[in-house]
Amino acid sequence: MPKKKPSPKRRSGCPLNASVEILGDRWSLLIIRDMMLRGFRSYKEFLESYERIATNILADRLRKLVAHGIITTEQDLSDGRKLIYSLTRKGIDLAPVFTEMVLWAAGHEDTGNQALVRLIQKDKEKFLAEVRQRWAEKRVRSTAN
Amino acid sequence: MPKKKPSPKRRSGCPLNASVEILGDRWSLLIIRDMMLRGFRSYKEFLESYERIATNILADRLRKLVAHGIITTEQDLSDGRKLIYSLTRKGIDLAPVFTEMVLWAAGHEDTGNQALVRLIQKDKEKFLAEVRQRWAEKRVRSTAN
DNA sequence: CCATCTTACTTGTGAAATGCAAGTTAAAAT
DNA sequence: ATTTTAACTTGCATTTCACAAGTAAGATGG
Repeated sequence: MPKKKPSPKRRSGCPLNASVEILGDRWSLLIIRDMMLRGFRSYKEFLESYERIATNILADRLRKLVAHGIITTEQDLSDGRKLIYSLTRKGIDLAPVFTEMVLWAAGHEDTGNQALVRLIQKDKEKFLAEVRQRWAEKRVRSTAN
Repeated sequence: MPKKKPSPKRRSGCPLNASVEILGDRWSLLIIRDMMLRGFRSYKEFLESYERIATNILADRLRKLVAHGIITTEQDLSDGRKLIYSLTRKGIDLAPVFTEMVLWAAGHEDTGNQALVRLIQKDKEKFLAEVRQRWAEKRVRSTAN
């Protein structure tokens, strides 16, 4: 069973409010997207991602995501400078949230990445299964690359 | 067909980024929740909602939600002071995003409102159909209450 | 019909979060 | 031994936020 924190002082007990307090900012979900969909695992990769997050903000968000149990860090065994960031189960479980946010924006805003959108539209469940599968593989070879 | 704006200057064309730029803050989704699930339609109701949004922030968020085509306003015919806020199709289409955010938080955080959570868990599609149905009814009697 | 109340805001101000540039430290590469 | 690289931190100006108070137009009660 998944561990549930004894929630700190939240504005309310509503589960939507909990999600918003944890993920409701302009960067957290993009970092998770980079991990889940693009396979990014290092600070440098996140920094160089297309939306150009500031380095202090990135450090802060990674710290918070770790604190919330959404990602974890481990040392890279072959390079003492590197840290490898991984999604936890809790992080991977955000995949359905992403999927719906992507579909919503694709349906109502003028966006790019139609390849991803069509992939999701074609078979949502299959897409989710693939994301989970891909990540399960990664966890095994955690120090690879 | 849904109208798509020729997107202003976004940080990137990624649909997830679009969603995050529009909805990624601590209040917007809660306002939409209050409309979608609690049937709130006036400034005063939003102000008095449990999480206690500040009045200037509420005014700002309502303005932005209107600008993004997620909600609309109309005058209350029976009370000249009142404005009635309504969800547009674009706003109602956020229901699946909500649903997944609620399920995620309910599964990984210590949250309340288990009645809502169980309702969603029992049959997600039925829940979504009901939300859409309920709103369709409301649009008809827009000045009621 | 006039004072009071209500609704939907705006304004002011201090505190916190954000963005940008530059600096730091330990480890790796040359 | 010197230069690079990775993962940050620090400082500072700007923006956003929260809280309190104020306002204007419409409704309500006597």
